[in-house]
Amino acid sequence: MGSVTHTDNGSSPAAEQAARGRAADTSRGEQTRQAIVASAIRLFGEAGYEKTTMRAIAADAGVSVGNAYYYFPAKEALVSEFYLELQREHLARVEPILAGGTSLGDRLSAILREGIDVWAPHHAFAGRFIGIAAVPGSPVSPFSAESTQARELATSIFQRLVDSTETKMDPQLRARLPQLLWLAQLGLVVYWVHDTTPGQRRTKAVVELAVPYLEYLVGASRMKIFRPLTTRGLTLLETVWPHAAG
Amino acid sequence: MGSVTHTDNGSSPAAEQAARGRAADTSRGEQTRQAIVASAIRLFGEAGYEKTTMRAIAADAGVSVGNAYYYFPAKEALVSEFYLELQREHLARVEPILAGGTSLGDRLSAILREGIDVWAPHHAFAGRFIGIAAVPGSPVSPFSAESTQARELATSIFQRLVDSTETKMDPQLRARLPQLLWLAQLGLVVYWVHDTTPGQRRTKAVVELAVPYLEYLVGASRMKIFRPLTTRGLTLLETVWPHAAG
DNA sequence: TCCGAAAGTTGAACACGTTCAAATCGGAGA
DNA sequence: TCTCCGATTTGAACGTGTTCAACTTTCGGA
Repeated sequence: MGSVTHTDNGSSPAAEQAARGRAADTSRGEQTRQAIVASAIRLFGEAGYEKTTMRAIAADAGVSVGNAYYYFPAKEALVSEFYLELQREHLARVEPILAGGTSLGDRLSAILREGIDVWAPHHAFAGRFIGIAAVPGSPVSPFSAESTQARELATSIFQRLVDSTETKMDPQLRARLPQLLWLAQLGLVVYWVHDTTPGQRRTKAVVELAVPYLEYLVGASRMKIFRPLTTRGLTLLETVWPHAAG
Repeated sequence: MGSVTHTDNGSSPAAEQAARGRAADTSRGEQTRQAIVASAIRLFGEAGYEKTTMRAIAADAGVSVGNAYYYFPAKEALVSEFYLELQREHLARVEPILAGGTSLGDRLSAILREGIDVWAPHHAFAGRFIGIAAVPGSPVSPFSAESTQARELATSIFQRLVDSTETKMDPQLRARLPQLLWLAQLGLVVYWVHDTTPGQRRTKAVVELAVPYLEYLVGASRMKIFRPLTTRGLTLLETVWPHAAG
């Protein structure tokens, strides 16, 4: 769903090594690291963020508390591992959707729906997560420098979506649409997190309504009458989020 | 600026008494309570949220730690006192603006600008505050039941603004505009909190650009060509935030 | 084979938010 | 004045995230 940190926060001593190809690394340290991550993810999922103590994570992974802090600078850092796990899952599900040839709206709906489904089992946890991600300067903040990579990865999904659509639209809007969709998704995540209807039904209803509306607006951007609306909107966006900036 | 909790969180033993007319209450308990609040506000402002410990607050107020917890269920509860202080200040500044007879846009700009000014000295603190307010279920969350009152207070400002404007607009939009403005303000707060430009210049620039744009959109809502845009937008809003619900 | 440095690991210790049983206070009624 | 009883206050104690000095393991090179 969302799109938060991806890069390693360079404070950990194991960070540099870890940065280049962690998957291939089978050294002792990497094994320990992964054991900790696995325990953290499982326990977060089972008991939530607060109730899962660092001592419990360490014990479950079969290491000492101090050892966990050798690999992760803080409990919050383990949260971004949890987030990464889900983002990978979302990415995998999104791939075939992008390949499919349906309309912009249908594919956007599908992408958003998959995001909701991936996160659904962790709705309660996500509530805490958003609290951590919302604070500026936090490495998991979607606006932080640390998550530039993740942000670009997320917008690149929308980029591919937009590039592969034949829907006619204002060319300037087209250039910015991926970022706009990313922003919209961010808003949706916030909404979803606060949605207490069973199964987050209301969020799904919002998607089903909002996406066609968006499609309509995008299509309308070509019309002369809507030109000032589009142009001024894009000018505003340029101030809010200059194109050059990541 | 924002619009978060206002009501007492009923868990404190002193809550019921406090609820009815705290201003007039000069009992010992109320004096203690106010001493704690005053210390908390001052220390939060001076050193930020994390660095201000409950022990420091209690010591500064001349009471024991346990005593602070007799009046406030958690450190976070003191944050909402800080928020309330600033909201009162904002409200006071907004009053003359509402009374003034300038255009919708000018007054909206002024309201938002005053909010930014009131909060400006506490930009760093607000970053933490938003992290607390963003987590669902938190009493300071702008969407929580506890902050219904504060939410209505905030929307009532925009209600008065809208009611007293002669700008022609779609009547259905008019009915919903206060809530839309409240949502927009919420977004602005999030943006402001993450704005690291000196003096949060960029946020101010966004306001100066966004408000006329909004005014333009509101005016356009009367035109026939924009009817579907307006109608569908309002339908979407009705799903996102049903009118009946606070 | 041995050495030394780097990587990895440990658990006690610290500071913090929070809880709670017990002590104290203050005023209404006898 | 004395006696309760609820309101208020206390500080020690608990559980938590985090730090750190010391220890152990690993491994490349002499």
